[in-house]
Amino acid sequence: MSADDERKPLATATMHGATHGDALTIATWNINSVRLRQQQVAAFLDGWRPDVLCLQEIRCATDAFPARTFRRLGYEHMAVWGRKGHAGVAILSRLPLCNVQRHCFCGLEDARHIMAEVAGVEVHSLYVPAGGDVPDAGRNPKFAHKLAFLDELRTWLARQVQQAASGGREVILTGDLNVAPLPDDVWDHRRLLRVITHTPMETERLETLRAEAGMVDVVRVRLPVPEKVFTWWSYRAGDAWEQHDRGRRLDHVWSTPELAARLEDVAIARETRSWPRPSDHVPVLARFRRR
DNA sequence: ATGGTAGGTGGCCTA
Repeated sequence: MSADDERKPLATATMHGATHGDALTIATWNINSVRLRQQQVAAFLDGWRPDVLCLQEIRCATDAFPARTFRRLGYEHMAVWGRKGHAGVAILSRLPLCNVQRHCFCGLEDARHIMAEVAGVEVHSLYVPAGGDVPDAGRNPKFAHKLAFLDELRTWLARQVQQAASGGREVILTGDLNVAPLPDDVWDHRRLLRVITHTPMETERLETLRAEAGMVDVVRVRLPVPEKVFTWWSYRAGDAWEQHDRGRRLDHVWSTPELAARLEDVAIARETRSWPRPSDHVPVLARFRRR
């Protein structure tokens, strides 16, 4: 699927508003500084017109979030949790948001999670710690923290989905999960088995916690294995990132099964990686039929 | 076995 092919079905349906009332389009993007790239966010919103955009790594304090830029484009509803310099998450929406909440994983107020209700659906924007370079929890505290974060996510998410169900709500979890769980989520499975993001310690944890929560990896419903699907390409490859296509699928959209049954389309907005001074991640979109 | 690039910060950290 080329970027153009991917773009049309989603963009036309949400751009022209004809099916807008019948569909809910959710996007997620690790923007790697929202202030530096606010015009890229604006261009993306203008082109794809998702109803909701979940951001990660906004890298600014909540007060410094460039809300006006997005409000002008019709994204009037925002939930933001930022901090100076690192991490930070947000949800932008054309539809009203309510019941905004945050969760502090591992007892840290490090702005890695925010959630809100949109059109009766509970939407989460999550940023899992990257985990450093050495895949040994005994020697690398950042990797130990990542594993502890995933372990807490396992029990927390299962409970969260249960509570949503008892309240009659569907759940969409999006974000930079910093794990590429399947062999076809990386450019070379064997070479990446000892590279953080694709070690069995991480991939088994992520698949287990998703299954235990009863959630569906909706990107893989529409782009099933063995197709390679990537959402991130390292800056360190320089200009060769596209030539070799050495990417990983670190950014995800999951939903509860009833919502997954109403999935209409999925897209990876890969063209943004070719824009000047891009984020190293690209947006992932999913469109659902509304009841 | 290693270093490559990027962003925010404040005299290096995280990714």
